[in-house]
Amino acid sequence: MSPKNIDTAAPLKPAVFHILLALSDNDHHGLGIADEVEEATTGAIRLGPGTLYRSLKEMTRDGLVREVSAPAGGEDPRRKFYRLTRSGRAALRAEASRYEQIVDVARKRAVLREAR
Amino acid sequence: MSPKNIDTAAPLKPAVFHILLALSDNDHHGLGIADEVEEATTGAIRLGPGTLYRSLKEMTRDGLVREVSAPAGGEDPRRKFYRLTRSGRAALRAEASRYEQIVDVARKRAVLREAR
DNA sequence: TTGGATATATCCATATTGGATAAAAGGAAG
DNA sequence: CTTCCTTTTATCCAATATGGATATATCCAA
Repeated sequence: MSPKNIDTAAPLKPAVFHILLALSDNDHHGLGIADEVEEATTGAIRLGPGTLYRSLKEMTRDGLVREVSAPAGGEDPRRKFYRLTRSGRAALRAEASRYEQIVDVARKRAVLREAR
Repeated sequence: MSPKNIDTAAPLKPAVFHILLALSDNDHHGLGIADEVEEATTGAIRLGPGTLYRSLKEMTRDGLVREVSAPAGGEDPRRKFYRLTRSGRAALRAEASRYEQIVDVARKRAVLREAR
């Protein structure tokens, strides 16, 4: 492995990771993100409002996401939409790679079947 | 997916998951588990002694692992070796599947390259 | 036998999350 | 247009989970 992969080395809090993943294909607003997370994990992961809005505030401060104007269409004006930043996408990719590595270990040890 | 996968539905604490994975190929003692986790995640995950021994106690109580006699060879007699139970392996497989599902989502969204 | 290293274990501080609650505003029904 | 219920954001506090300092005992090597 290359000697310098220190870029986005910091592990992410699980909640932050799931929020980034939820935003990876489309912009979403707060509660929409929570729904997206629940759907992507078939109900395994559910974000409470405390975790959700606290995370979004921190992630905005840290430059992982930014607020964007609502997409066209009669959106509820209370909704605040978020989008990944370049930095957020990089952090997501790095953390997803760590997940991938763990899954690889599980496969090597016959914890999971090889072909899904 | 089959309609009844309610068996080992409870999500695992990250520490518990990593300990189960560390024990999936061989028995290990406490500190050996911590080393194994660090190695399997290339340093990303490190268990402090508090988390380690607390988790092992709880996991034993919950029947996910059991203490076994040390393997042959002049082992340090202070070491306490642990082994997955059937239930522990089932819980590990279930959680690993959830990880796998998350990685699949990341791949579908081009967060990760398709071929590793 | 003496000293440093290893191993288990516990305790407390910190980190992270979940849920109750609040407040404001939208939307539907009458 | 007024009323009521829902949605959405937001904050606060309790519960959960983790990390690190510390303690104790024992092993191993010199």
